Amino acid sequence: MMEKIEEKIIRLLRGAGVAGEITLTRPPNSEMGDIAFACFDMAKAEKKNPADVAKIIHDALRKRRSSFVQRVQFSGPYVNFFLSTSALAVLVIRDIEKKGTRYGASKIGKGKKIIIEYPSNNTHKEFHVGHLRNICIGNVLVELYKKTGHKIIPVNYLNDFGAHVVRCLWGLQKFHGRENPPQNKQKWLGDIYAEASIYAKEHAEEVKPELDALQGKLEGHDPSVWRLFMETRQWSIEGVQALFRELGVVHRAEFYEKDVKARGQEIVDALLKSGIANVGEGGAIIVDLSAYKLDIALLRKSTGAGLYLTSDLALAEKKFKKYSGAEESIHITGMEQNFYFQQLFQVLKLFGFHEKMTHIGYGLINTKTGKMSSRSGNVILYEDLRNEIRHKVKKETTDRHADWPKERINSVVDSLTHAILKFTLQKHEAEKNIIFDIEEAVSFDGFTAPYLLYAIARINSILRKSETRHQKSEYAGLTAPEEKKILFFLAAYPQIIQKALRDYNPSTVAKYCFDLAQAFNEFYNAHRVLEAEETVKQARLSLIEATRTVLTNALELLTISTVEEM
RNA sequence: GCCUUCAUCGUUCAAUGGACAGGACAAUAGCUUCCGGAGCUAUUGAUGGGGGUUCGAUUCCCUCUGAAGGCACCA
Repeated sequence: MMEKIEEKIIRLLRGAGVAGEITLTRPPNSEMGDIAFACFDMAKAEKKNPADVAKIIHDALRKRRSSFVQRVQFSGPYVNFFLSTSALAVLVIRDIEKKGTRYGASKIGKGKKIIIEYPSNNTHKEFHVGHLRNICIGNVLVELYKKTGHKIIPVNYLNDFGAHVVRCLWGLQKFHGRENPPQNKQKWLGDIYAEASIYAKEHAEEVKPELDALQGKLEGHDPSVWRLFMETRQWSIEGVQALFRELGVVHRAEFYEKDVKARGQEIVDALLKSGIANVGEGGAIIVDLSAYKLDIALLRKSTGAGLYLTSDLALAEKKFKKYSGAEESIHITGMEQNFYFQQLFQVLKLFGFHEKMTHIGYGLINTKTGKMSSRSGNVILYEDLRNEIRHKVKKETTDRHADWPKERINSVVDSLTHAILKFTLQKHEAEKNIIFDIEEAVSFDGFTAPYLLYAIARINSILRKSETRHQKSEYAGLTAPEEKKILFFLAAYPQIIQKALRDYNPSTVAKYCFDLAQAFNEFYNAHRVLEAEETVKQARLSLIEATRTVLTNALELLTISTVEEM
């Protein structure tokens, strides 16, 4: 909860003779109190029973008066404080009114430079909901780092030069050489990649030599494929750039595999020379990492061609050179690459590279029919999903607002569609697998984006109708438990930001948004704002305006924009 | 075979080692002369099995079972 609140309670506890570090918690429910102090540590230090310590502290506190604390109780090993709602409101609402959109921001990251790399998509492949999940996580981390005063550098690494490209080009030449590309070229390439992958898997013996030969030509910049490569590469990049704009992804720089691969091969040579790497089965270059329980890492194919690892070595070097002084580099990928990144980081260490590298692996997105893999072709493409959700949202919005002009409907529908897409993925922890249920995502009930935006629309509606600009800083009218509950959620916001950042966990913010919106809806249902007695009305207007400010702020962290009406 | 991650109401997700394990969906029963019912209230309902550490374990350790992912020329 908010520092100022803690300070006041801690001062009281110090006065009652509590020494050492004081950690405050919240009781499980509001009937037990608003803030709790657990006496376990103190009891241990003084070798007393925690319940006895609680009683002693409680008795000492009875002699002290505070307008902030209405009542103190002890319950077993806990000392519980009941706060005055209006005094709490003075602290919380004034702070929010003063700071506005900066409420919750901090400077804990001042002077710290962080590189974050996402979504590291591949050219020549489909853009599916896994990429959307990647972006959802990355976008939120970027906002969290900004909010805490870090210098955050979002970059993308496009894998435009690996075996997947070879497979796509091979499939294109073999099966689609005479076709005219359709409108959505990026999607077309993705389809061809999926098709070629399946074919290559089923006819491995026949196809493999052809693929190897093509990869050799590609890496050698052979004119027979180079033009086609550069052209198709551009289609992919432009297609994905459009999706990035749509999803609010802004990169400081792009790195391409084709630009780092050669340097990667040099590093492999250096590793070989220094004896860290050696020649393995069939002439491939490997590093034995079994001493670190990481098996064997493959640095170069026996054909001489590079692998991801080859390029990633050079990429790490390049990034830290370009952004000197960066203290961490974060990578976001599917968790099937967890092991790979452990290997990569270990090889880098052996190479003498000691920068802090963090890998965030997120779980798979399954549908009810099974895994979505870009190999099998059984994928939900981002654009298909977005269109399906948009269609349903549009129907609902049109039904509700038959009188709205077309542009207004489309604008609200776009906001809602993207809010639904993002929030559905953000409400889960990164490492959890998600079963993506389209029906559930599109539903407007429960722990969903429309629920949050609807709460804001309700607040907007009340504030619009309140006509007179309400006076601020009068909160004596706030006494109800529903109001106190909102105040505590508002007070918790700055710590939510820090918790989410510490755990690299966007779902903390998503959950918070829902809790706050739910607290508001409970209040809304139990109390009137506009018809309340004047001082109460003024106080409640301030309360809901502060709620809107914080909820909007929190949604901005999720890169979800709100709508005035819906 | 080895490694990693995970296992909580019917379903889906929460709980810095602390109070009675909390939401959402579904189900059932209610709430609209009311600031927007995409809402609110109530009821039913769960920590996979077995050990251990601890005053205290959903959380930490061991083990079994089950699931997902990975383990040399894929990314």
